Amino acid sequence: MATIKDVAKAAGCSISTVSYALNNDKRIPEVTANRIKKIADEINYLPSAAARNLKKQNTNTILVAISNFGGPVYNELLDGIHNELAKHEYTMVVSTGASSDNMLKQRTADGAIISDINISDKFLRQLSKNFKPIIVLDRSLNNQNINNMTIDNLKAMYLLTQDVLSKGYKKIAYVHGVKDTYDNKTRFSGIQKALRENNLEIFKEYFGNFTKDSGKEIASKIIEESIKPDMLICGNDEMALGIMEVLQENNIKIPENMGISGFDDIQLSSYFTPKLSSIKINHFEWGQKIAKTLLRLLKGATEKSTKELGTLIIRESY
Amino acid sequence: MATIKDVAKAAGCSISTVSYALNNDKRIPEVTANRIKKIADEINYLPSAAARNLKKQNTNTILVAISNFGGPVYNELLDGIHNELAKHEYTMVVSTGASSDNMLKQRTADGAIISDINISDKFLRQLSKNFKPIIVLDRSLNNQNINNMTIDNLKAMYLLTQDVLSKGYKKIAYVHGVKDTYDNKTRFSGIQKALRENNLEIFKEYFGNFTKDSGKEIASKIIEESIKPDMLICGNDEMALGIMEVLQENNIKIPENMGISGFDDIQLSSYFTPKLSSIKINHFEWGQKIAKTLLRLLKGATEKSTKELGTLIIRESY
DNA sequence: TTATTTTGTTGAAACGTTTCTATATGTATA
DNA sequence: TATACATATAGAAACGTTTCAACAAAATAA
Repeated sequence: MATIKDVAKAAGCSISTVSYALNNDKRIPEVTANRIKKIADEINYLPSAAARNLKKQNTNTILVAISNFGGPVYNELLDGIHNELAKHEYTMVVSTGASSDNMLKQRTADGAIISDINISDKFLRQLSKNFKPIIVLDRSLNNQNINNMTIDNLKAMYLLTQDVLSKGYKKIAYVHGVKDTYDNKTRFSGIQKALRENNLEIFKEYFGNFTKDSGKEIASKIIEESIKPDMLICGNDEMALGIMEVLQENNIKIPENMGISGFDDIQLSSYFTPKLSSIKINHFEWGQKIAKTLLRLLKGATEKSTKELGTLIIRESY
Repeated sequence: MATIKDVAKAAGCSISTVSYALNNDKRIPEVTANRIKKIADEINYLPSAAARNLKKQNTNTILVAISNFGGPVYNELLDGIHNELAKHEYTMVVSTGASSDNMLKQRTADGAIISDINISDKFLRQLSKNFKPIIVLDRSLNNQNINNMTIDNLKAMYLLTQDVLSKGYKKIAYVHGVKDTYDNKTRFSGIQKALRENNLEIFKEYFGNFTKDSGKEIASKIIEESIKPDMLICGNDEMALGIMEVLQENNIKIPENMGISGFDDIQLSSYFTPKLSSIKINHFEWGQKIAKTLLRLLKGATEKSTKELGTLIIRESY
């Protein structure tokens, strides 16, 4: 690998001159700068990020940590974040699992966006002492150095539940996702709030883990029950889809025999028969918003926590 | 940020001792090592990746460059790669677009897996002089320093076409994806080979770009045609799905009036009515295989190019 | 006892940049 | 002509690690 030293030698000048030239410093006249750039090209020189990062104490890179690549929810969000970051010449990098931990600890990025429930609050709090800025999307964390940008689950579910109630449903059950997650808890709260205002109680609770398979299992249980709910509000679309599939196989008609709703409005949901009613988040735009906020934080601004609003998409499933 | 220097000072020993202790070098007795580790923890020390990478001349990181996060094809592949890499303590990082270019040029990774048609052959050839190993998934590149691991599109499409022919279809059209890509070209070749062997010619060609929307546009054209094909072999599932949607809206029944097939077997395809026949690639396993190969390359092994076989999934669409 | 090996520790060089400061040369000003 | 100033270049320190080579002290061998 050619280094800046080799360029200097080939160009017959000092290292510092090369560095200035390559970084378009005005103190180097254009002719020499061009000559040096050409030589650098010829000997195939590319600056080492490691050396540069060490000296400059930054990386010009943003890390996005997600819980897995399998989810349909992330795609648009990532594209949105990347789209915005690219405009500002930042490099975006995505990781999961242990890779995220490594990247974070090693400070291989200038900032991070976290949407991975497997990363503990404790780890983040600890990390935030050395590493800033951090934006979390998947929890509400009360910490000076960490910004929260979440989805307003409570409000969305509140609105959905009100709509459900207005259609005459009475025996409303909630299908939980992973129990202690921010998303699950706040979604449930929204339902309860609406119920309470109408002097109703939750009819039943089922416990899944946000996956389609857990939805299928729950549906198998429901089939056995003698007294069934008339409406299933699900923690997300994937579970709802799994439930619908099994229910329909067992001749429970949706929405005639039982209503059902999801959350996220993933692409699949509009293809299913019946089309699933859900809460839509424009993840691309949200991603852009998140990136913009991060960029401002990087410049030293202070930003408030935000809650992204979803819109109710009423289709055919209740 | 605490540095190794601070740890040394706090522990009352030299920098090198700290370094050895933290890296579990056997020359430091366990008691002192533990004492030093504890102190490092207390003052919140985390080693700087930049400094370490610079000195060690590696990063313990693998980059996967993909063309966008929106595609349903990548998810499993990425999970597969990550799963395998994590077992070997490597960090995996995913990027798109300009971010990939940056990462590659800066050598922020020890190796790269490329599946992004927007990265030119020329760029890769140039890069490969300085950067190794590189595995490309989305093209066939004849270069000493670059490994090819592709899907055997030709064979898969050949088999599919033969099956189509055996069902009696005669007027077979191909729906192209992005024209000059490896995937599109080799998929088309497979069809042509089968056709030729049966003394047939392609009935018609349509030109899309692998997206659902391009499929929709093509379908709109087909509707207008007085002489229609009886079978549409599509370059991928997404286009096939788009076509089916529009065709059905216009009362063209599938498979009764026209047969159709896809490629990739994305999740959606088994939910659509009628269920789409396609070629399935087990992307998770393929990802693991790719990672394993990369790991071997990293150790200096030489590896042959491979072609991953797909399996024909025959459902309801032809 | 002396010689030799082992064990634990250290100093310093090196990795490849950026950037501060110094210096040489040339040009404008008095 | 001397002085000041601008312009172009160079030298060297610094970033935070790893690791080689050196060495003292302790343990073992002769």
